Amino acid sequence: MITYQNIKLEIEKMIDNRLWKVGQKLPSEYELAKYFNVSRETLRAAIKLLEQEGKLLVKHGVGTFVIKPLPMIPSRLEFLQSIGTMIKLAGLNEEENKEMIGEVMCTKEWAAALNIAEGSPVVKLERIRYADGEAVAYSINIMPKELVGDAFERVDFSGSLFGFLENKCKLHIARADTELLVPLKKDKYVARLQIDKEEETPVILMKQLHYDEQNKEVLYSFDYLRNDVFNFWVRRERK
Amino acid sequence: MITYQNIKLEIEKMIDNRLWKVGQKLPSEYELAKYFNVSRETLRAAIKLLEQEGKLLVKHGVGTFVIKPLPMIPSRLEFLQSIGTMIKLAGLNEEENKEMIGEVMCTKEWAAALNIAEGSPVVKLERIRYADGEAVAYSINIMPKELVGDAFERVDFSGSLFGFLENKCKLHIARADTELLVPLKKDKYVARLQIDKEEETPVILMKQLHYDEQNKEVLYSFDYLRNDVFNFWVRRERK
DNA sequence: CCCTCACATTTGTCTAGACGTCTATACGAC
DNA sequence: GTCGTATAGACGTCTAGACAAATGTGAGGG
Repeated sequence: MITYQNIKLEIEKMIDNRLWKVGQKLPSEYELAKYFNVSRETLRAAIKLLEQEGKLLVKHGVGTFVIKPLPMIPSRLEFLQSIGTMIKLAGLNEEENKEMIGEVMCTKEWAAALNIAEGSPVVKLERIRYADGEAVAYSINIMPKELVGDAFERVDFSGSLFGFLENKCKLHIARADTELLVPLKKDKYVARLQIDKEEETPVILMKQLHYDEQNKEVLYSFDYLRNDVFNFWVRRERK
Repeated sequence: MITYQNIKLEIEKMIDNRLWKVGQKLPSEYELAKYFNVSRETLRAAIKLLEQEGKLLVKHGVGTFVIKPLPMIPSRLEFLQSIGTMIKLAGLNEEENKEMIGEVMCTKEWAAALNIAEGSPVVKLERIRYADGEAVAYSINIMPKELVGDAFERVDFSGSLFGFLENKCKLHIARADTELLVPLKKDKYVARLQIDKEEETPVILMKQLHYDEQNKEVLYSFDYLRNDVFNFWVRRERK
């Protein structure tokens, strides 16, 4: 069946096969539609996808052009993935050690982020993460007790937190607002990642507020990450 | 004139006016199209925009729902803006001081990023940025001589680099790939931003490779930023 | 040589209708 | 009561055609 998504793939293939050189103009939408034997609107849907992916540049009244492909970027910030996944994707052996797990009272900062009352019960999880045996990250996760219930008491947690929340608590994390900052040097968690006492290991702090599909606050997390191991990139567009 | 963009604004207004509560289902596309007196496809174009902005959640075979609005975020990383703009947007008085400007030979790192030959001529610009009189950023900009020509010799540069490149060199910066990292403590530029000798000021380093509309590398930049002044956020989506 | 204006080309938007696919639900069989 | 199924409602996709808006070009005038 011919769909606009198939056509998108076809055009993508044509670009990859250098059917049109970088910077060159594609045939007009009318001609391409005729070629693929679809309506112009359908073809435009395909082109729109490629435009959003940054592979084509559409100029009103002029034509559509092939853009020079941007290089692949490892660990793009736009895409939310867990620390564990990042370590595994880098081809490293991932291990972790639970430092603490249990119910505590919600602090003022957590309450403001999670949009719950200060002092209300939350489940706190702290873990050290290892890549090929070396400590590379310290994670702190805060979840409202109201949302996770007694899942962490009933079931022994291990492995992926995202997976656990999805399977055991029916909480699907869809996105997160993430702040990247340099932790203060006196921060006690930074010390946990300092291996070499001579050369100071750079540590970056990710504060993330995770939402479900409906933008309900589900999880607040602090990740201290060795910046010599984790590299964060983001593609920024001028608006 | 009724366009899908107008309809998007209308629906946005309705959501803001709490015509539908958060989580509530909107009328079906058919009914909304009838209400606005447009075709269903046109209405769908409007809804698609709102879906991409994260204000609506469309569920196939079920309906379209209002999502809880996410909070406004200052200085979102997804949107490329100059340091000067950021300072001004924060309502601060922006000043700067050129530390150096001139032609130098391209280093290996710059050459790899800008995709030019090592040793070829580049224009290097270094500036200290002030906000309300206090040093908050140190910027280093590298541009291929081939692209900017003698614009920096002919015209006295001051103010916005993006504007200068656009007006004097016909180079429109459309996007950038940005790496955020913690600079090494011994980095000499970090010292330029250390005001208080007692409490250490956190400094974050942004390495940015800027592209024009056609993804040609135009500008490579290093920005050392006081992290107690600049806060960087990014919205991440699970894929 | 430069400017202006008309025109052809190309993309942007919209329509009315058709059919496909997905989901929740109600109903019937067991 | 429970399970499977039919069905209505809702979103997903596609079409053929029309007109609007933007851009580049070439002819003509100054």
